[in-house]
Amino acid sequence: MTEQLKNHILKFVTPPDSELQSFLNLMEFEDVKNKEYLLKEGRYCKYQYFILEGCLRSFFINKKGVEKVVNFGIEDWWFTNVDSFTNQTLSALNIQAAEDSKVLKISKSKLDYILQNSLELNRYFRSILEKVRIADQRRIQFMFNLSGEELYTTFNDYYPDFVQRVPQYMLASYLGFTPEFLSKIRNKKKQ
Amino acid sequence: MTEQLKNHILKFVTPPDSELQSFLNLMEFEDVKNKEYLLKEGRYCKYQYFILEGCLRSFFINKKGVEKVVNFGIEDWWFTNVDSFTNQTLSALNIQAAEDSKVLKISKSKLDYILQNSLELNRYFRSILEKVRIADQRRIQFMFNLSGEELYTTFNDYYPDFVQRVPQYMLASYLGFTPEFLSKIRNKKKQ
DNA sequence: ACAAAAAATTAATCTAGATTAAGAAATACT
DNA sequence: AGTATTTCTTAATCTAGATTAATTTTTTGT
Repeated sequence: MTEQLKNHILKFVTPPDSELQSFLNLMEFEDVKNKEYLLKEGRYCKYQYFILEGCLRSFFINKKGVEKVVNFGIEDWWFTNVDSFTNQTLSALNIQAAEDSKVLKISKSKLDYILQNSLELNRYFRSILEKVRIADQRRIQFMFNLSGEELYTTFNDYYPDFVQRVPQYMLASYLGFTPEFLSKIRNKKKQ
Repeated sequence: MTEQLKNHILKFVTPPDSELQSFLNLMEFEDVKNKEYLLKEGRYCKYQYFILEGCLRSFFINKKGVEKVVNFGIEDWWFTNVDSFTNQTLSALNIQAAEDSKVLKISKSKLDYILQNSLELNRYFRSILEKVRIADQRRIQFMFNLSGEELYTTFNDYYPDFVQRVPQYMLASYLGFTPEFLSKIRNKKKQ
């Protein structure tokens, strides 16, 4: 079960086997059905998740009562609410399965313990954060630079198969507009 | 000169003195006047900068020829174009001083060398990236959730003194709207 | 296989913020 | 001190995308 995570780690770093094993031993498996919650707004985010299969999303409900999708995560991605997990503060976000999913999870105290001692796993998690930062920065640039239609087209080009996996209203929300507008865009494309 | 960076590091971690010193010795000082460039679009981002004093910004020019500010950095922040620096790719962004500034810089090869060996400095840079990630996520949430007016008000509340430091048109760009619109908002507030 | 719920579409109307263009204020330079 | 350059403001017009509301299509559960 942890083989997949092990392979992922080995793509980035090569920790001594003992370190790697003691880390993997701390991971717990969880099976989540579509629409089940891993975290609810107002609670503490107790875990960081590694997605083995399926898809997770984080979202919040805005003042008008509308769901706003902040992130998606798929196979081989780490997923959490960094703010709540790292600072041990109440979460403003929900984390929910967007498909039937299988994840590995680790608590903050266990992860901290590992990161106090393992050079290589620190390098691993630093690399992950670097990648995530790059993705976030790119997203911010896109949001500022592209029209709704361009955003959708670009996202489609980058992640053509992912677009099929989640309901359109979630994708619209993630891209920052309404499902009605997404519908309009898609219809225009057909003609 | 590196005293300030040393203090910053010690707020997060406590590396052995030798490690800390050999890191600090690799940092180079640079003095930049307002509007001077540290990185131009189309070049490689060769350094990661620690800001001792002053203010840096990163921006790009969009298709319409308009400057879009992606980030600001002030005292005691690390600043770079992560994408270009980490992946050694051509930069889509410019980095420019928004005030007369003093920075310390380190090249990728030197930083990599340090991070291959120092557990504590890995922990330090991981923590920095965690903070940055939290800030980015919060920004994405704000951008999706708040109107232009709310964005400005919120930013004003979070960073009241910073707002004074940069020209309004840069702030408007950073917040994602035009200087004309910012002017409108500010004028409305007065009444 | 059918009913109920969830998701997607369509079209009409509305609005936050962009665009354009001109003038006023503030800063910087010699 | 005076000119040139940068920055900020104001106001009129315009548009991408929101809102509302009704309808159709798809998915889910029994």
